[in-house]
Amino acid sequence: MRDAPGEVTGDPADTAGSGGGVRQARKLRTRQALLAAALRLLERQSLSSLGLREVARETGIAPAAFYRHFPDITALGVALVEESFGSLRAMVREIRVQDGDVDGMIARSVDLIAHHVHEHPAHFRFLARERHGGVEAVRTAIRAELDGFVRDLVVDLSRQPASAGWPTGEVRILAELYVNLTILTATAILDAAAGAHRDEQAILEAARMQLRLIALGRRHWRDGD
Amino acid sequence: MRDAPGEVTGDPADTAGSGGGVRQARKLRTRQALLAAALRLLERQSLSSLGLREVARETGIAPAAFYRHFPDITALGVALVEESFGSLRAMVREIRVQDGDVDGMIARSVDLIAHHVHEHPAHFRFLARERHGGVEAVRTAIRAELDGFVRDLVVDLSRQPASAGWPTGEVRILAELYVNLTILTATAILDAAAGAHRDEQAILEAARMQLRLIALGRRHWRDGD
DNA sequence: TGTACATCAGTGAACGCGCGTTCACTGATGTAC
DNA sequence: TGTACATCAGTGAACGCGCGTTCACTGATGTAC
Repeated sequence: MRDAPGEVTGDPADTAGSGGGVRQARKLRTRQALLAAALRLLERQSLSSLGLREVARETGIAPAAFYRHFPDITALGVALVEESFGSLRAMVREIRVQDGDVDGMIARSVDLIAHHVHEHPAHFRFLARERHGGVEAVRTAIRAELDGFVRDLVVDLSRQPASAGWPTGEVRILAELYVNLTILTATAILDAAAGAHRDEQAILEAARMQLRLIALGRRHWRDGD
Repeated sequence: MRDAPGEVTGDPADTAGSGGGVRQARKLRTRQALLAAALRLLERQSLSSLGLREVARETGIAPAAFYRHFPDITALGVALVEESFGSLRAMVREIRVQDGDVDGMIARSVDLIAHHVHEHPAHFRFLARERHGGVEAVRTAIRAELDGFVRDLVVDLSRQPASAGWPTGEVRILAELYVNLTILTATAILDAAAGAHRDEQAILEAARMQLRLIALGRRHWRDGD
C-alpha cells in the first residue's frame, strides 16, 4: 500500500515504538472508525438505506477494504447494537446502585437518563430507530439485549420491599414498562435536541410524573384499591 | 395505451355503464393500488429502502406512471401515514365511547387494540417502524397525527371524575402515556404474530396490568400517597 | 542483529445491475358544438 | 346522436449514476532461522 495504510494520524512514533501487534491494533482502529462513521451517517438515515460505499467514503478507506472487517452492512449494524448497549449498560449500572426514597430515586434516574442521552446521542438514536426498523437481524439483536436488561431489572425490583409477594411474572411486566418508558424518554430528549416543539425540561417532568404514577400504582396494587 | 390502462380487472361493463368520471375513478384506483403495494412491501423493509421501481413493479404499472400520483416515494409515505391514521381513528372512536368501571374499560380497550391490530396489521407496523424511522417528512407527519390523538384524549380524560382538579398539563402527560402504551402493545402483538417468543395472551395481560397500574396511580395521585 | 519469506489490511480498476428520471408516444375518456 | 378536438393516465425506451462485489496487487508488519 502507498503510505502507512489505516494510519490516519500518520504518526511514525507508534510504528517505531512497539514490538508487535501493530497490525492488529491498526485493524481495530479502522474497525472503530467504520463504526463511528456509520453512526454519524445514521443520525440522518436508517440502517436499511445505509450503503457500504457510503460508509467506506465517510471512513476514508476504499470500498473493498470494508470486507476485511464485516461481511456486509447488516453485520456492521449488529456490531453497532453491541457497542450501543455498552454505553447503555454504563447508565443502567449507575441507576441500579441507587437507594433512598421513591421520589429521590425517580429524580436521579431521570437525570441519569438525560445525562447519558447527551453523552451518547447517536447510540440512543440508533437503538430507537432500529428497534422497529427494517433489518431483521438488527431488530433481533436489540430485542435480545433488551431482554437481558429486563431480566436484570427483574432481579433488582424483586429485592425491593415494594415487590414483596409479587409473582415474577408481574415484576417482569413492571420491568418492561420501565425499560419502555426509558427508551421513550430518551427518544423524546433526542427529538427535543433536534429542535422539535417541546423543550427538554417538559420531557423530564413528564418522565418523572409517569414514573411517580407507576410507583403509586405499585404501592396500591394489592390493597383494597 | 395497449388495452384499458389501469384497468386491472379488465371488466368492460364499468366502461360501458357510467357517464363521466371514469378516468378519475380509475386514477384513484391506481393510487390505492400503489398504496396497497407499498404497504405490502413495507411489512419486510422500511420506507427509506423502498424503491419507486419496486412499488411500480408490485403494483403492475410502468415506473414512469408512478409520477402521475406522487412526486416521489416520500410523498407516498406521507399518504400512507394519513391512510394508517384513518384506521387508527376508527379504533379510537370505539374506545372513546366506552363507559363503566375502570377494569371493564381496560379490558375492552385492550381487546379493541388487539382486534384492530389484527384487522390492519400493515398500518400499525408501518407507523411503529416509521415513527422513529429515517424519513424526516414521514416522522413529522406521524408526530403531528399523534399530537392530534393526544389532544382528543386530553379532552376525554379531563371529563372523567378521576381528573377533577388536574391541571391540563398533567392530563396531557397521562394521555401521552396512554398513547405510547397503546403503540407499544400494538407492536408487541405484531411481533408475537410474526413468531416471536411471547404469545399474544401474555402481551394482552401485560397491557391490562400496565393500564391498571396507571389507573391506580391516578386515583392516589393527590391523596396522602 | 540480519536476512528471507509469509501474512494480510488496504488499494484501485473493473464488472454487471437496478435505480430514479426524462421523453415522445398512445389511445381511452372527456367536452364542445 | 354524431363529430372533432383536448385531456391525461399509462407506456416503453433511453440516460447517466452509484451501487455491491471480485480481483490481482502492494508494501508494511510479523515470523523463522
